[in-house]
Amino acid sequence: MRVSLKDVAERAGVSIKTVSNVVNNYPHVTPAMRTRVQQAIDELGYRPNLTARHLRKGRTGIIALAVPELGNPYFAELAGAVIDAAAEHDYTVLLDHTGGSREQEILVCQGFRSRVIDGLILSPLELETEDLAARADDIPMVLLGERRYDLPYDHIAIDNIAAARAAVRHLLDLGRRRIAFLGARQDRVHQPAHLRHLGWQAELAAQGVPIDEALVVHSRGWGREDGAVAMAQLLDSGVVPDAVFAYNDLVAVGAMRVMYERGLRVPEDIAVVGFDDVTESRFGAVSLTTIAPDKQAIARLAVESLASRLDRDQDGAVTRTPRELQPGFTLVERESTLGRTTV
Amino acid sequence: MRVSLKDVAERAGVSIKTVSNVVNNYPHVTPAMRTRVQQAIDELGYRPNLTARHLRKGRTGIIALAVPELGNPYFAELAGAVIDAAAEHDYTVLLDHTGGSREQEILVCQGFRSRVIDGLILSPLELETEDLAARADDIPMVLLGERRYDLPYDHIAIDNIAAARAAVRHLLDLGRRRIAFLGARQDRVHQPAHLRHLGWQAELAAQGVPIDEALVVHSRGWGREDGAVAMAQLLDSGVVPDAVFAYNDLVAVGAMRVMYERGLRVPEDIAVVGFDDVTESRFGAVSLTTIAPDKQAIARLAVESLASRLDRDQDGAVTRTPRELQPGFTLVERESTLGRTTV
DNA sequence: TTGAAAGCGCTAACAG
DNA sequence: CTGTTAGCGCTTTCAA
Repeated sequence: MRVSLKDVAERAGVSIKTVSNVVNNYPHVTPAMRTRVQQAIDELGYRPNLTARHLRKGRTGIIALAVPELGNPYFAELAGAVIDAAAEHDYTVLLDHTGGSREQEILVCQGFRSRVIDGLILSPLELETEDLAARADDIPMVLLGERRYDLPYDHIAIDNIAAARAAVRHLLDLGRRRIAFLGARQDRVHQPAHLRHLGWQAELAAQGVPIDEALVVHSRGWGREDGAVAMAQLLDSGVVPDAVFAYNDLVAVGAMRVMYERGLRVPEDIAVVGFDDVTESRFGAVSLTTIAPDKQAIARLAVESLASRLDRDQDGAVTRTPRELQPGFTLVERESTLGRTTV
Repeated sequence: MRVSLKDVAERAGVSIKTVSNVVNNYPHVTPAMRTRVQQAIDELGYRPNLTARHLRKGRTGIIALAVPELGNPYFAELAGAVIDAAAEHDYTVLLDHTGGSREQEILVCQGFRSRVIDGLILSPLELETEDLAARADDIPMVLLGERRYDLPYDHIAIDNIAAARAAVRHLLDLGRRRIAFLGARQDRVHQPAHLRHLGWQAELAAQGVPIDEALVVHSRGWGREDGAVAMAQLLDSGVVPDAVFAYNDLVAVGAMRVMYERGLRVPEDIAVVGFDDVTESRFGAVSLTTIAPDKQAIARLAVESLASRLDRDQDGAVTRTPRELQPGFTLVERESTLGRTTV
């Protein structure tokens, strides 16, 4: 059997409480007692049973992070950042991926991990307001990513419309006028794809460039394959853009692959801007210009937001009003938009 | 306060045990009783406290997966597969990344998650046999990846030497003779880098091709940047290979990036083979030929191996002898080695 | 400063 | 088929 507090107590000839005090670095313990207990701990190889501690304290020190897809490097990189940020607050991260399916997302936010995690960081894709409103689970949650819900949860996302506008503006500054948008979605209005689409429209409108919806390609997903399909579809339809703003880097990568296959040069024939700044976008044959959300900041804000809520809830203080946190982003210019053609 | 079994029992006017029976789908409960209890559960919104259940049962249903780096898509993709495989066995995955540092790896295998996880899947990079031998933690562990230790743990890895030989053979079949190996390591003998280096040597020797160690480039890490640095170093040293076998896809991607920059054509001037078959390798300007380890099989074997050990340990059965599990791999031919120059 | 005892929520014997 | 009870290992009053 594993060694428990009681075993240590017997060995050291003290009470269970004293051992507990030593383990928890309770200040008022005589040095002599401390060393004596410590010795027993070492001899027996005692390790505290966190499960028991958690049961007693009502918290586990574990937070969950649910992202759509770990195979998407953006989320993988973000997950890494969250794990690190959580460690700073002495939290451990339990990772879930939802596959971006609404059912899975509902499951997660309904708290099927209930009573094992203290809090949840959810990056939803398909989840609807009503799903969230129906949430029965009462553990604190913060929302990540671009979907916006009118519900009392902290929400962390960069300004997608502004970011999309910056991307499009950059392309316009290059002298491009027929700027395609790859990876739109029509069904769900509040999705990030929609916001980026809006940004695309807004910037074109602001600069007086005619909006041609034939330049917009919708897609089911946002992986490399989807980008390739979207680009092929655009070209096959006879539309020839002089620039592409992709929903994200993966879509851009897929699209560029199709351009290579068809002998289109980047950026000479078509300039490309992505979104996410995943590491791989720096290492293509043509490195990718992209919108770089501050992932560290996103992770840090998410964890801090959750941690503060956990601490407050513990103290029984009033739950504070939900916040909209907006980390920054930058436009990283690389080869895929090199060389201005206008003054 | 949260609602517990007791609350439900009171509400339904039954004993705590009956409620527990219903919750756990214990078969011998009258339907009438079941519905009555179920109603109370629904009304009160009862959710079982897993922590308490775990404390009682001595297991948590959580396994940890520790990989070097989530930013490396190979590990991200693998992690996704492990999460899925674990779900099949009703296990939840707690993810750690060690940054590939020995200290972190020691920490993980020493069980700093102790008493919260039932088992551990560790993919070590720098960990030494002595570190593992000194392991005090007694929770079951399986080792992933190419490092080999003579210790009683299940170990899952593809045959790296055979895989490397297959890669080199493919290049030789193309008529290439000056095949560089990028990403070697000299310090730690049992590392995968070493095994792949050995495979490279073995295949060259087997085919009677002279081994030129000037074609071997060592590197500190195995990311895209390291690949770029290694390739630049090779070319700067005046050595001109007609093929490159990279430690992994990321190194290959970085190397190819340098080739593009220097006007070297792939595969005409230099053919390239990678290792891992990460998704991104399919979408470069030149898609990458690579060794594809069966990630699903790796994940499945890891989880099954752990699960079987957990079940046995629970039954108090004899711990079975450790096994060497060897999932398969395939050589995926793509554009980076297109066009045979020999018959 | 340390000890005794209660109890977190649950499951598993054992009775009934 | 259902109820009673003990106890998983820990923290936390409350005494001493």
